Amino acid sequence: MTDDLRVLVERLKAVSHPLRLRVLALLEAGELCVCQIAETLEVPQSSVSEALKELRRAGFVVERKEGRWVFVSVVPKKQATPLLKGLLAEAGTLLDIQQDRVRAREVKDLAIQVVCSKVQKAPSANREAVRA
Amino acid sequence: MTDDLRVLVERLKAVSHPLRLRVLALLEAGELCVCQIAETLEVPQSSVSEALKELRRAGFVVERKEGRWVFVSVVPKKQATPLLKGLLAEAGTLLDIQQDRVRAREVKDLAIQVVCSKVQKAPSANREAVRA
DNA sequence: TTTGTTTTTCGATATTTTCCGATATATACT
DNA sequence: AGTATATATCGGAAAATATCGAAAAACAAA
Repeated sequence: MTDDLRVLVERLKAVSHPLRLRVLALLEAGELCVCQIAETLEVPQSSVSEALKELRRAGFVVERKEGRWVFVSVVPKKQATPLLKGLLAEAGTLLDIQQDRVRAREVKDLAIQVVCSKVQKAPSANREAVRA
Repeated sequence: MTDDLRVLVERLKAVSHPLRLRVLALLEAGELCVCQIAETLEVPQSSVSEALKELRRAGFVVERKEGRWVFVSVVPKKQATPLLKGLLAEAGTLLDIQQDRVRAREVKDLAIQVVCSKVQKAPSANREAVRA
């Protein structure tokens, strides 16, 4: 197997995962920092960090550092491959994804420091949302 | 997680695999029967069968029975989702895939019975090709 | 029904992936 | 320097997936 094929398979694996797919689709609506993603999707911060590592490796997202925060976004449209475009088109139709985006807007309306510090303390699954 | 998201993830998993991706891309060039695929890609016939099961489950390919043979092809273009289109566009640029297609043409030029019976006896990996 | 041929399923093992708490690293502020 | 905060990495057990020979099933022809 040549590298080309291996790379494409790795890229597909990167999005063959509920959390990673949700993160990628979420970012289509605009950049977010790690803790905003964790809060939006209600998953541990370490899981988001690992999901982002894969998405970065696969070339689907890029990051931008601002102070202690890392803001992540989908690669610019110019650089988007046919696969990424098709994938985002398809993911965007899903109810889950649309709901995630609604929730992201709510999280964005909160002060980022509040969101992040809450996420850091939160005991993972089934934890209460910031707004609650 | 709702069904929609789960289904899309399953579809992505189906193609996140070298053999399954090669099979799908190979079929874009036209339908083939199971043993022709096995011979073209030089893998055990049972592996091809299992790969096709996944691709069928994911809705990427359909089958047509003709006598004892099962011919498989990519779903009609009309039914192709954005994801499938993008994926095939991207896969088609890979050298491996193009080479597979060349080899498929050679296999198609042989009598199908010869190909199938050879495949059946062949002891899997590193076996000699029919043409040899 | 018996035989031969193609495809699917099974079995068993090996490998990979997932998951998340705990810990480490990095950066900012005093 | 020390403290606080955000993110990354680690550990390692559980779950999922891959692999392919062998056996079963589906089907045609005799």
